[in-house]
Amino acid sequence: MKSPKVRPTPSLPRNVPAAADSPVVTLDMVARLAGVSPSTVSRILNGTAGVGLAKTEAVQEAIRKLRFKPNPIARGLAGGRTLTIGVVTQAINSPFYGETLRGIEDKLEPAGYIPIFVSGHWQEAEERKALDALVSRRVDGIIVLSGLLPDEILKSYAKTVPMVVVGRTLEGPNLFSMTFDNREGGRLATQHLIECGHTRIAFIAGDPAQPDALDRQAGYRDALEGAGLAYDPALVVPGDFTETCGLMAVGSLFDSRLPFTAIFAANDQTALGAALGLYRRNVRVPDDVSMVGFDDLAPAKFSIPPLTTIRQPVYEMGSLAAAAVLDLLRGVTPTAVLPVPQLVPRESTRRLMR
Amino acid sequence: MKSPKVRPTPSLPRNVPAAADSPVVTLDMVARLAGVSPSTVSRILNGTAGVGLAKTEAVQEAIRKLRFKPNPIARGLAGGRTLTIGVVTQAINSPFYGETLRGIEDKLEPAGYIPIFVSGHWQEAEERKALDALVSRRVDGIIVLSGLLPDEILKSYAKTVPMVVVGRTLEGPNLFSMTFDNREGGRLATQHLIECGHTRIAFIAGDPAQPDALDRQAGYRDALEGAGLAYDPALVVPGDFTETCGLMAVGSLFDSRLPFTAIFAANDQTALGAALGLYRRNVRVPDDVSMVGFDDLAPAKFSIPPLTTIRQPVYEMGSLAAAAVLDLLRGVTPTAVLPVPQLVPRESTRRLMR
DNA sequence: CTGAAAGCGCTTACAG
DNA sequence: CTGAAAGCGCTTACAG
Repeated sequence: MKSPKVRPTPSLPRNVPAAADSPVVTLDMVARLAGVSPSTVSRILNGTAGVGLAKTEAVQEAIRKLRFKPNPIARGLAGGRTLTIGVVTQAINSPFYGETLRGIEDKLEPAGYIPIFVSGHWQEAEERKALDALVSRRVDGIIVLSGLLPDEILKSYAKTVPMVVVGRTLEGPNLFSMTFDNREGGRLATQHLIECGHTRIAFIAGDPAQPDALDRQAGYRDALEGAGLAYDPALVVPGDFTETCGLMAVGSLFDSRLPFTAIFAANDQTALGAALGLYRRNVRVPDDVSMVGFDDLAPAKFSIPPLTTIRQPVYEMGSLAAAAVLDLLRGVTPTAVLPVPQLVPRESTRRLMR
Repeated sequence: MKSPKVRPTPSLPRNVPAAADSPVVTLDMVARLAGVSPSTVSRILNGTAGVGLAKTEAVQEAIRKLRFKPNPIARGLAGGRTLTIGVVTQAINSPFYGETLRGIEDKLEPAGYIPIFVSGHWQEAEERKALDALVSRRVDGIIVLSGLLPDEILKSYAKTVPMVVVGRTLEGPNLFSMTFDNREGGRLATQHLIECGHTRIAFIAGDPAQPDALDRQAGYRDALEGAGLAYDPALVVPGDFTETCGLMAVGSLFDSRLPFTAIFAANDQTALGAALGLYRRNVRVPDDVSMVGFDDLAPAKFSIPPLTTIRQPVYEMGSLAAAAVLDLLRGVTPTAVLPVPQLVPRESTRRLMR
């Protein structure tokens, strides 16, 4: 590994007084106006220690008058808490993570915490940088959404800061993890197709670097074998979770001339790409081919036809993860568990006619 | 307005030592190891002042050995910079903002800045809270993506911190704004339909609370009038930028029994909803009805059929805005200007057959 | 070129 | 219940 180059921070002129208007109100000013010591103001702010009614009111009054907003930065430095939670996501622009981030945000806000999102872009080195950036900013806790970092590395970060990991199973002090049962989801999806009478079911795989993808494929296989159907490797085509791969996959499926009447795509995006591929070839969904996706993101509901899929609780993943870090910070052991996979039947699948 | 209740911060036990392992390395430790004063370390870190070669090397060495990561928090407190840029977005889970946030992230990262995203959820009060949260965290600059806050309020925040606003035109010191020409975009979309021979063009409007929506509608009207076609209010149906409104709009269009051969939807999401509505009624796109959207988000490219739309440079909005704050911080006047609207012809529109 | 010192805005033992 | 003091980890005039 390259040893990190220590470079001077980009130096901007220090004293272009950004805008010295609106003088910043400090706790000292509040103390002076209220006629008490800074310590007292701090205590009232934090609900620490007993409160003298009269002083409390004077302080509240002063705070209001001055529109004082405590500086979380300084608070963090002094008190050891920054009221900030770091979130390592893979791509902030992913439709998948969007909902999760929202869930995190919604849960953290009422608790007075603010999330800081950093992206790993599915690259180990970047994830590491992201984690370092968070640690150096002294976030109070970290949420890691999937990612490529080895378990051991994650564990070692957990020694420095409480951490919850979504998407893998990890044990450790100051560490909590939760996973979604992708394998069961894959099984459900395939099972549904089988129940519709399909026996030639193609699978368009996800990015093999992500365990989720492998799990879904394992579920596909489980269902097949559970129904006494052969797992035919020729019917599984590689992919990477994008629409484009779905589109291409359909091409290679047709080129192979293997018969199939249904497709299970590793995620919705892949399914939508595949649907376009079928449309281009005048193959109708669900009349000619049934299709099921995975995730149940917004577009699935409004695709043509609306896509049958497996619902993944993306929003809950966020809010539960956030609740879990909050637990960790409070010193209690989190118990959150993700909802089980569920099939959302819509119009892209139908009973096989013969 | 309700005067803000000053409530004690949620109090967590202060001394559950999060995890005191991995002792945090401080600048002092580096100084000691390198045998120089903290000031010197600081100077080397910041590229401030001249460098003694020998000491510089000793310090670099120590930094590496200790894996020292300067604490941006403390840096911020002491130096007046936090290397943090606040971003007020309306909904972090919106597919629209996702790309923009990515653009911001990508531009800020190499400059050593980190973005903090806060959501306003299209509510003035929340936007205000968001802005306050950022100010109290002493972000070095703020990027505001649209929103409902009055210009005056924005200007007054700009007195405290450099600000760039995307989506409206605002002048002021420490303030820069950039807009996308939604009106021209609306005109282009409609023009395209007109050139295809359509004369009965319905418009599904966006959320009237957002200026963008109104501008697009104005563009629609411009094109109509420019071509000598009457603007028929009966052909414009209200909406709110969601798929659902597109779906409903098609319903009311058909109920009205007014003839039309094309639809211009205020955004892609609306268009996709409308497309589903048509599909449900066995109306084919583009054979029976042509459709154009607005935004050119990912799903547009893979919808069935692929959607003709107006490309909005969402990623660039982010990166240009970020570049602009960086300029402001550097004391230079930003000059960024957004790309002009462009039509992306795909398969949802075609020449009117008669 | 480089130290010693003061200070950024808060919190928290430590004494009353 | 409440002050005075020290300190969080850095930066920046101020002197050499």
